Amino acid sequence: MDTEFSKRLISWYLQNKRELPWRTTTNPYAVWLSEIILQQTRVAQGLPYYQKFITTFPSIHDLAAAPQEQVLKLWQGLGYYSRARNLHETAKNVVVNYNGKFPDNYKELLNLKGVGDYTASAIASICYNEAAAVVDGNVYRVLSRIFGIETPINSTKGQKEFKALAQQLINPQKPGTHNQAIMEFGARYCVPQNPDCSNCIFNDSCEAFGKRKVASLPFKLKKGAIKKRYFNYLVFISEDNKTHIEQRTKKGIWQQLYQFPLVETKNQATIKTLMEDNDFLKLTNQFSEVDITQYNNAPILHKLSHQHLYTTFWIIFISEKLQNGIAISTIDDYAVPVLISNFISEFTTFNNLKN
DNA sequence: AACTCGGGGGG
DNA sequence: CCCCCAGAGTT
Repeated sequence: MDTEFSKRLISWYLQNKRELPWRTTTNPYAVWLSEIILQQTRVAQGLPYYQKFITTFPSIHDLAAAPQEQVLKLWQGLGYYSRARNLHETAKNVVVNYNGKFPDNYKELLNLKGVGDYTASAIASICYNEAAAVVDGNVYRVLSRIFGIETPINSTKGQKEFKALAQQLINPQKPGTHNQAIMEFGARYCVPQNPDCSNCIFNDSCEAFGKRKVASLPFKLKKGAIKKRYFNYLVFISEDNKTHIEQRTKKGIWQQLYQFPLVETKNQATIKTLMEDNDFLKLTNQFSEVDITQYNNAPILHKLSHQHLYTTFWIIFISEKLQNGIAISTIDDYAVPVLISNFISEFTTFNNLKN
């Protein structure tokens, strides 16, 4: 253990830390909730979600008793929806199989779905004072720079190497504070671009600063190409002002969320190519006549980290009643992707103006 | 080991 | 346009 490193870090932390709601408690439920929300998510983006969840579900029993629909609806907009599904599953699991109490150590915490090395270490250290080092994106950056490590952080070798180093540096007296300190230091001071190295508390010993490698660390392997997909959403409107929605049940993005009936095409569809599409015909052949208009002329580009969705909404008026249709006004009760949510708010605004 | 899974914010 | 964010699960 390097006590000097930890002492410097914690000293900085105590003077510079943000006041955040999950920092005023060691309740494992609250800490776990915050850690799941903050995975791959900035504090500013996750904070309102934490407030919503802790208010709606003050205890793990409340969360476990909720329907999945409610959990997903509260999670709407935050992304990586498997986190919400696993959050809910783990809540039920802890209530039923752990008598409502979280495991109190790193090893057993790892058995919970949605809890990996980082989250298990965070909970164990913050709630139970176990000397388990967290390694998140901030820790990779701070350690790669200070120690001049060029091993790719997104490689198995890199993960092991940084975990071992972080574990070596942790303060066994205050593991929770140490872990939060190094993350806060990365988030607030040793930032990805243009960190203020000349005033840094570690600039007397930082390898990257000494060797002018700050901008190139941490090193990361490049990822694969982004795929393009072409989505056509069919927005049915019946004579009794209802529409169709479907739930995404297959594997892939947005599992368990709702959307309008989707026709995915190989290329950007036109009204002509769409009306010849087999999937389109299956979805519409039950109607005697369809009055279809293209809502957006240029496709709406929705960017995910690994795919670009070129999306067209098609408004389809039906001169009859829809079986299993839902009132358009109730569509906001369902958890939907941001892409759908944006469309709905724009579309309903447009219709209100018209009326 | 490589791939998949969202959405937003900053330079 | 790019990168990154209090990562984890699946293949």
